[in-house]
Amino acid sequence: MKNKPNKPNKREFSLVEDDNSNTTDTTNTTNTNNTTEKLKVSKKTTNNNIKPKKNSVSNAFNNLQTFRTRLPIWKEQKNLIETVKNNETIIIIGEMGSGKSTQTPQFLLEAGLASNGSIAITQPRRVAAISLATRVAKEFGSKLGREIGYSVRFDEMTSNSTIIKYLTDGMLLRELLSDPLLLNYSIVILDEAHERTMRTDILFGMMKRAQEIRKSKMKPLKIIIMSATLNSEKFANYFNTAAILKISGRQFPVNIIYCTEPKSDYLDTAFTSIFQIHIEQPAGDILVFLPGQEDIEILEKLILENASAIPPEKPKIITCLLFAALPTEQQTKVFDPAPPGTRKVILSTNIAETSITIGNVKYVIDTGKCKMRKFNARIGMESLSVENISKNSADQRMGRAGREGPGFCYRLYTEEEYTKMEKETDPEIKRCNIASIILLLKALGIDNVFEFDYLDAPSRNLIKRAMEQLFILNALDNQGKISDLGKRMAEFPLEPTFARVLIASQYMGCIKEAIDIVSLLSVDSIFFTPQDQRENAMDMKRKFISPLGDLITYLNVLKSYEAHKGEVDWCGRNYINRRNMKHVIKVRKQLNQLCDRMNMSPTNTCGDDYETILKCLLFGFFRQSAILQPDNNYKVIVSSQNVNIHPSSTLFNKKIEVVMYAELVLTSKPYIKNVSAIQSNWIVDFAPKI
DNA sequence: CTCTCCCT
Repeated sequence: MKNKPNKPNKREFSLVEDDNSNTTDTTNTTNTNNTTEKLKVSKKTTNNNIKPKKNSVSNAFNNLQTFRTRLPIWKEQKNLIETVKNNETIIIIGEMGSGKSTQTPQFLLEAGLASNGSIAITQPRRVAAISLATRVAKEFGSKLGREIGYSVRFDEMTSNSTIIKYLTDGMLLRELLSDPLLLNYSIVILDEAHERTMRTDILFGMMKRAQEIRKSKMKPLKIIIMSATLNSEKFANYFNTAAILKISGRQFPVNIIYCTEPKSDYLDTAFTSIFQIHIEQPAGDILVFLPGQEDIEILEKLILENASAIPPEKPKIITCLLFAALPTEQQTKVFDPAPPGTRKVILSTNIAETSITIGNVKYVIDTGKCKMRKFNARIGMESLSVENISKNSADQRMGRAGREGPGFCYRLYTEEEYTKMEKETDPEIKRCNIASIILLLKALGIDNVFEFDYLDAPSRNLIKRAMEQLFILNALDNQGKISDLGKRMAEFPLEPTFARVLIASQYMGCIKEAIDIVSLLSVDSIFFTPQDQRENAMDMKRKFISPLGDLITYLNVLKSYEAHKGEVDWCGRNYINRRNMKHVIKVRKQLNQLCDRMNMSPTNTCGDDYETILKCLLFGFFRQSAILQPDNNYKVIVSSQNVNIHPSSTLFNKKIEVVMYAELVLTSKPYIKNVSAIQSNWIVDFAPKI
């Protein structure tokens, strides 16, 4: 649904309030951070009441224009326009602060290059799309949603007059379903291409294809690939003829300090580095990159236990934790400036590498580690393990110290170890389960998914495994062609298994419950339990628990959440992650609308007939069932793989005979999550497919 | 006895 451009602030009413207070909303994207500083200055002048308001508004506008002319990309304006006029595909390499994401579409628009369709510019993250559009609308001097708009899931600000549209890569992918050649656009810009999300990787191929087809139809499509760092040769070769443009950035120098010898314990090394910097180096906050929540919590404990060792004349240390599962209120604490006489130490996951930008960071400590999801196509199991980061990632982390002034980056590895790192992180498409991507390609008419023109092709095994999964779900026929069912599945913004469950729910008569559960499974967790409050959290959780397991428990939570209108206090008391519950509600609303359009009544319900609901879920998860062994472990029925019920599950240690699970990930052990109690004879109906 | 991150 499109918001009317003349009322850009009016949002659709929903049960929960708008999450504009989200951490990420207060942050800035890579390319707009410097500009926001300037914005604040000009805002101060507009608050001056002596001047008439109109003048101060235009002053602010003039300041914006002056600022634009000082961006590094401004000098390249003519060159850029000429290059785009003379080439079909252009690669722009612009460092942080170059202004490429905000200025490029404006330059092209002003040069009249968008006369045959608008300009789309994609971002890997929602907040980036929204904040860039907001910024550019201001620079353009028009209301957001009119000439300059954005489109992200659950939120669209566009109108018939929109000529520059910022969107998430996922949104542009969905647009392909109804407009495979993207005829709405004359120029498509794929920004942050170096991140190589599964979605941009598919867009590369689809764009290249659209460009070729449109050339013959005399409706040319310009493609612009933008990125901070990029293997530009590889991209240029892929797009046959591509012009390459390099633009300098606005980054302060960062001094890199390597370890002189390899360290075995990065937590211990991080700990000593923090204290060393704190004692010896001048003011400035410290940002530490760690692989995950557990390490973050251990390190915080270590710091607090040793805080008394700091000489009394030195500032005190305050710690801030930062990871995605942390409730919003705690995440936003990283933006509070450290009180006088203190130094802030931020202990963060990868989230601070790209998604959240924190001011006043002068020192970065890089453990060189991150957690990465990988998919083993041979055994069909995902894993999440601590890995060494790539050079690209290390440099990105380093850059976080040089945003506001010269900084320091302490790498907790040797220079030799750095040179041995992979140049860039493997693209997602080579290491994740690509079933949903393959289904999308099939739905887009790409029948031979092995021969699709990938920038980096996934292994044959990975594609085969995805097709097998889709075949088993009846999304593909035995020729590998997409079925009518598969086409319907592709319409849903869901993993194929979840889409299969939704479609089955019409037949089972529990559409409402299926939508609820699929929505609830669309977030990492609806609970949040701080380390030190586990017992209390368990007590509060007990009243929701169903003996049938996690999914029915989640349904109970959802009912209770709605009965309490999603109140902050109620969520806090019950250890419910409110941000994630709000997301659940939004997903549910979207699925309700989608089902309505597909003649599946979202009010169709089976009430409390949980057996029907769980049987319906088996349509997606029938291969994901496991049976209790004499040693109290479980064995996956179809693969004989040994698995364990994750300790966060309500069925942990409950010794249920047969269970169905929504997720299997190898971490410290192979863990199954989101587990339900089922009867073995329910699975028999699916036997031919097993 | 436990959960990198993002997207439709």
